Amino acid sequence: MSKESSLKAALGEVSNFPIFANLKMSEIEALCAMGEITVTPHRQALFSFGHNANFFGIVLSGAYKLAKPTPNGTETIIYFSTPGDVVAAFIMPQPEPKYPVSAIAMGTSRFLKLPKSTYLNAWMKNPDIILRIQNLLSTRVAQLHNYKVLTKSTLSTKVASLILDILQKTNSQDDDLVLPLPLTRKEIADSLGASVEAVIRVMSDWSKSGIIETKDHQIKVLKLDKIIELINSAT
Amino acid sequence: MSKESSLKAALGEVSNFPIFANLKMSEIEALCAMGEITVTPHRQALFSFGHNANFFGIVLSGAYKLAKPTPNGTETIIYFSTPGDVVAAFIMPQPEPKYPVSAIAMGTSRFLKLPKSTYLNAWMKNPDIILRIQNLLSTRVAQLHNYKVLTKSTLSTKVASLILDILQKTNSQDDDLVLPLPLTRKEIADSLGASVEAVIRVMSDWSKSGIIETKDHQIKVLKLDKIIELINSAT
DNA sequence: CGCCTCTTTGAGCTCAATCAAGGTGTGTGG
DNA sequence: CCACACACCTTGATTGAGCTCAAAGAGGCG
Repeated sequence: MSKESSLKAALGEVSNFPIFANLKMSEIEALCAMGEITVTPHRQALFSFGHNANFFGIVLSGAYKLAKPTPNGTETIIYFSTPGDVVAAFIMPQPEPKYPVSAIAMGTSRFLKLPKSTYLNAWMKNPDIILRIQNLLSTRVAQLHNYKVLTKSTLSTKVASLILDILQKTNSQDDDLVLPLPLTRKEIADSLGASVEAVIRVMSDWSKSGIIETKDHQIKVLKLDKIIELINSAT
Repeated sequence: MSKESSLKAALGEVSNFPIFANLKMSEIEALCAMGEITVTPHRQALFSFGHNANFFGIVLSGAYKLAKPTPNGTETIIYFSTPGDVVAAFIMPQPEPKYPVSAIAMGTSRFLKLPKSTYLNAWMKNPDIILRIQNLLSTRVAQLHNYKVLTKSTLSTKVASLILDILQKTNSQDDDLVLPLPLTRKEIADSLGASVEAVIRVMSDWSKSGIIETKDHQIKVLKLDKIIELINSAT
């Protein structure tokens, strides 16, 4: 498939995403100018922490974890980006932007890569988009605040809260309670600042009592009420 | 002093703040339209978590802690706002904004209160300002990320990191290493998600070894190198 | 003077980190 | 095709950082 036609196909995909909701096709085209589709295999980095940021973009399919290296060689996961998420947009206007995190594919994933110039020329000129980017940012901030509030809570509360966060973000229908991304225990641990072993202990208990079910890194919530209970029962 | 003349005086104050740097006085006037100066005594709330957000503004003097209540009745401090900080601006464009945190004065503080309408009519129409608000937000996000990276570190690392954060934000000259706001041990604890006692133990040790000095809730750093060392030695 | 906030120190306990060891599935190169 | 590396999951035992509880002193304020 040529670059042009694949981009055209991508336009159809992105037009359904909330970030572009209610925009004319011509506007969307302008916002995706110079776009290129990148396919990232499992565990490969789309961009790396500290590198010069010359592109941003939109997740088309799969998922990426946004992670930041810690002083001691490990990494902390800041955010899980799923299809429709705009990534690295808000650092574009900085004079010499560097990526504040690495983006690593969780399973084969597709990304619509847009050059910094498109942000400066199209995104920043569009009042609707600016507003949406700002809302997106403030949602992110709110989530980080929530995390901070949880610091003193027990690990099971944190895991429950993470699962709920991910569920709420994507699944609007309450009937299908499968997390839309393949999550390893290690990733949950890295995301919560906990050890893998501790996460496993919490989740094994839940599996045994039939609260969740794991199959092939897909987590399914069977008793949502129990999860919610765990969050609220925080002492 | 009449409302008008006090506002006029405030304009002189705010014109030095980075958010308004290099703007014409006429522009600043437009951005501060309908502004009112509020004086908040020690421990009083400027606004409260969950309430309807009909104003935002700029800290003129003193300081405010932005705190969010936790499920169990206590509170987590999200941010310390010092003079020049713009507060609650980015939630203004939301349809029915609620304050995501409470703002509580630390010592008698002064605040330039601007109605939501000023944000919608003036701030959002000014490209420079939008950009600066967005940068401000992304700085905040970066700080929250840093906090997340620290979760697994020891408490002394966290305290050291907090002190450094506050120092870097305000004091550009390295000669005067006094934190620009009155901080109690409890506030440090609430900000880091730790217990007061633990924070006291860490800081007493530092006082004894001459790394810091506390007088009347003013913290002075005597050996900055030791503080930095503590952060980097995070195993 | 009594109340309130803040600081301090001590003692015991708990949650989760760390260390250790073993199991499974997948991809890879000889 | 097999062996080996690698990523991930699991369970058990030990340990320690920091939480909780308790008690008390010090400054500020009405």
